[in-house]
Amino acid sequence: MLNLRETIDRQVSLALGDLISAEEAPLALCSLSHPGFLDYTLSLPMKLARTRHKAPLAIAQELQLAVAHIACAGLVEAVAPGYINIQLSDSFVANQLTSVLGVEPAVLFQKDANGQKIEVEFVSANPTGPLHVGNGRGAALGSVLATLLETQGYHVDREYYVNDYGSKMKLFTESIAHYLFPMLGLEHPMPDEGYRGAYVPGLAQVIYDREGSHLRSLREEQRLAAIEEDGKTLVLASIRQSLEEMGVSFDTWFSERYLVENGWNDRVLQQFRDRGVVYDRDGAVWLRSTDFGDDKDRVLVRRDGEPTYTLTDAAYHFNKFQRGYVKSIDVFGADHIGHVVPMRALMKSLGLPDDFLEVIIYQIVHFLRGGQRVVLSKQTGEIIELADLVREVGKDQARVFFLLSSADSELEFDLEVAKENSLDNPAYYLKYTYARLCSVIRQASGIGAVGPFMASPADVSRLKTSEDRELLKCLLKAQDEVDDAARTRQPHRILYLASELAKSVNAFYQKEKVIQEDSNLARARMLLVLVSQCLLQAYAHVLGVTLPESM
RNA sequence: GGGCCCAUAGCUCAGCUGGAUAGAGCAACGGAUUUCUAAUCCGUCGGUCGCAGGUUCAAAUCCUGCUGGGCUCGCCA
Repeated sequence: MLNLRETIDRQVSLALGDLISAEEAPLALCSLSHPGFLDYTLSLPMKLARTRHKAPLAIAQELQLAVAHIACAGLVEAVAPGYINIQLSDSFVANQLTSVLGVEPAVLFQKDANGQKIEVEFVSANPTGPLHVGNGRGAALGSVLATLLETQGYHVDREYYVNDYGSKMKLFTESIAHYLFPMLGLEHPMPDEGYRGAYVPGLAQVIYDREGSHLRSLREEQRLAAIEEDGKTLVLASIRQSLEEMGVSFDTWFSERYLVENGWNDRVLQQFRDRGVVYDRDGAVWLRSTDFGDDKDRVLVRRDGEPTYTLTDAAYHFNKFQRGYVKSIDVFGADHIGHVVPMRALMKSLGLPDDFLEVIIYQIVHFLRGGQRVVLSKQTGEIIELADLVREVGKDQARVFFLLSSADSELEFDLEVAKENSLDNPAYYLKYTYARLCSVIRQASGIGAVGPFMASPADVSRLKTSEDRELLKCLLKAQDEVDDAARTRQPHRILYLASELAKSVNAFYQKEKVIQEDSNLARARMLLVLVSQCLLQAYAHVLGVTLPESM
């Protein structure tokens, strides 16, 4: 399906043959030409001008003769200052469009499976409380990226790393105990750094109601262990539910405790020792990570004998590698930026391939209400939980708004706009556009202008107006753009593509009549409508949003 | 102070593998409706692409320095 650039590049490279050298060949790549034309262009002549000591235009004219014969091309011409413009042939365009019809949205952009497994780890918030709105951006980016990578033929697993071991977990347990113990006639002090959120007494109550009498009979240590287990289970259930309400699900919930209890830390520590990259100091075990690009050495085992997060993180990624993934793509919030350099050093010191770990850091989200930034604090009572946000604005709106800017940029999330049923709302605009397309198709079906009518080939040369051509261009470039978005790991681009297509569809719809007397023109435009519908659905599949057939 | 991210229209942001005239949404103003969804569309206004160098036939895009903003620098996770 729609693999324009690949097809054109292949044909061009064959056509050029001996005219260019092996070193020059990689420069012969086409790109979409500038707005206003439905052409692809080669800037190759300008790149060759220096080494060939010739004017770019002269080279263009020379090569143009060879390129002119490629199958997908109609008119090919050399233009100043040195481009070769390739106008696609009508039959090629028609074939490309037709190839999309009837293909399931979930596989429309799908390339052949390459058998490689990629793991995308995202959200991974500590199981010590409900998800915060900030986690929503990671959820959206991670889940869309995962689907996007599937289009490239990877087998993708979505994974949530559950940090259910270590001091944070202990603090969490003791915070619950502080509220729960009095119900048992006991006491437990709130730790200094304890969790003070309103949900903590709530958890204590639920756990007490469920097994208060059992807890009473236990010894202190077992009692705390039971509370930890219950607290973790309850919180994870709420996290899972919040994510599901946002349309995000995981293949694996990977427990940190599992790593510790099943010897993965010991295994990795032994590897470090074997490689001679650790040393003892002040009663702790250190990794000489500065040898691998880190700015300071890291403690692996604390003086008290407990493993650090660093050691377990090394074990975790080693475990991922052992599970056969060619890549671990980790999506983190900007507050984890400091982990990236140490993590890279960890990968190196374990001898894992340099490209095994990819990290996507997303910048912070500012929420807007009434044109004012919402100050997220537990005191003001403003929404802070992801679940509340999703319930307020809706699943699709939340997903779309979290994708409104590149992960590298900060994001403004306007709650009022997200809730609006207006076309200022990008989520709503997509839905409206899709419903409109469906309506046209319904109308056309009603008068027999879809099924058998579309069996005759469409004459795309009849698509001449700027609206026809603008829409056509949006359709033809879709796969190439999706491939770029996947390669550069930029899920937000899919939203921009979908929005751009929607805009073209509406401009086209407004200006050009689809259903009309001239059956050849009707057929050509109907093809645009049908393909637009397929592509919008395919984008929606990647974005994880639903589109209604009528509104 | 070190590391990473950002700086593009009044506001919020896109901008691919350097490539032809830098785009969208919102805001402002002006238009279009015997219509397949007007819940729409079109037009106008608006830009020294933070600053200064460099590389290149060609730089918003690559490199260096600077300025401003964000995140971050624990034997926490």
